[in-house]
Amino acid sequence: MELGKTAYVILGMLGKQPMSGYEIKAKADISTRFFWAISYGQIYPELKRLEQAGLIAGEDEAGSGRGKRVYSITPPGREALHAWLTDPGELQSELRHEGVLRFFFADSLDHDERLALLASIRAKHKRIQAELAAIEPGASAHAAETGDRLVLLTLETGIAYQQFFVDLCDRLERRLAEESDQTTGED
Amino acid sequence: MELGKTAYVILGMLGKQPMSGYEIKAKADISTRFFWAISYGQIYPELKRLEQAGLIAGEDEAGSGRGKRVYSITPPGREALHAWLTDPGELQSELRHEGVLRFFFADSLDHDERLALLASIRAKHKRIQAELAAIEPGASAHAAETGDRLVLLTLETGIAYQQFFVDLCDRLERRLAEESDQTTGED
DNA sequence: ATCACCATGTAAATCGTTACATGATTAT
DNA sequence: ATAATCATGTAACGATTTACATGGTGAT
Repeated sequence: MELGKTAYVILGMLGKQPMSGYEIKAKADISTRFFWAISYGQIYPELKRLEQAGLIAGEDEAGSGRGKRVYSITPPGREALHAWLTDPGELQSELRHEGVLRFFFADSLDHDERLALLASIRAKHKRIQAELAAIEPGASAHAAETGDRLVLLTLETGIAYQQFFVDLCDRLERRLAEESDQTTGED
Repeated sequence: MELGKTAYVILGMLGKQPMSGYEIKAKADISTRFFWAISYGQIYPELKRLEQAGLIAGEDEAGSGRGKRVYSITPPGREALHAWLTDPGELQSELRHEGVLRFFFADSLDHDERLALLASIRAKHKRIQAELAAIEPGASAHAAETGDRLVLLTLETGIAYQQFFVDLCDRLERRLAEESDQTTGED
């Protein structure tokens, strides 16, 4: 039985603690979202499939609200999770970045338009970085409580990743300025 | 008429010079692929759609091989390309990175397994970086010929991007080593 | 001859997002 | 009361990949 990466996001989340589908989404939105996003449209059907496969077990929580269903990882689920985490095969990775794509095709733009594009890219990554920074205190506290430091390290990775693009825009802007110096007076 | 990003990759490529679908794929594979991949399954149907919309014009090249069809961008196509390049709306960007995802869930792994994961991530990005470095001489020559420097800058961006992950793995490895020092002798 | 590469194209499958429907609980 | 949040779920749509089918041309 082949599992998609999204199944492992769910399995990984349940490996940390039992949760409902709604809680998985909430946790993912402040952590894995920045390097592997998931949506409700995937979560609920996948939870059913994983339960049928015996990798997780769901239990209806009585009383509180509308029938909330909390899932826990089973021993076979933990095995599957471990197998994935240590799988020596090729790691999937994919970037779809409209900003860099536009820059690649920006030859036909004038100087100001190019600068505006870089400013727009930088603004976007700064905004996401601020979002991540806002999460950090909570993640820090969580790390101290549970001893799970990787969550915090991963968050710092996310912040550094955004910073890469901010720095990139600065660098590219400087490069464009140099080129424009060289051609000043020519056209 | 709404165009997907993939349509703009094609339009952007044809904005640089007239090409066949096959050539678009070949060019994309050594340039945009690393931040926006496209496949034949998208290219050929999209070329037809763009031609019907009047944004590109195809011409059958007689003689050479099986009916090769070379497309050129039209003035309305150039307008659409410019409109996209300067669109002030939100820039799409998305990362799906299995390596970082696994690291986030690596709490259940032992020390050696975690190191192996980091080594695997580093190896992957070094490999892609080497691929990109191999392309650089050609891109340099192209920049000198056509005066289009952005293609080269974008390639350098790709190389720096891979380096980010290499550095990241180094940093994370050091962090793990520090933690393991602290706990030595405890368990 | 046979392999690599040029070249076009489609069908099926997979993956993922978005929008919608529904309804309870809790805080203001 | 009413807004926000908790909570589950599905249908439709869109995007993308993969595998397949086809056949020419040029080099070894």
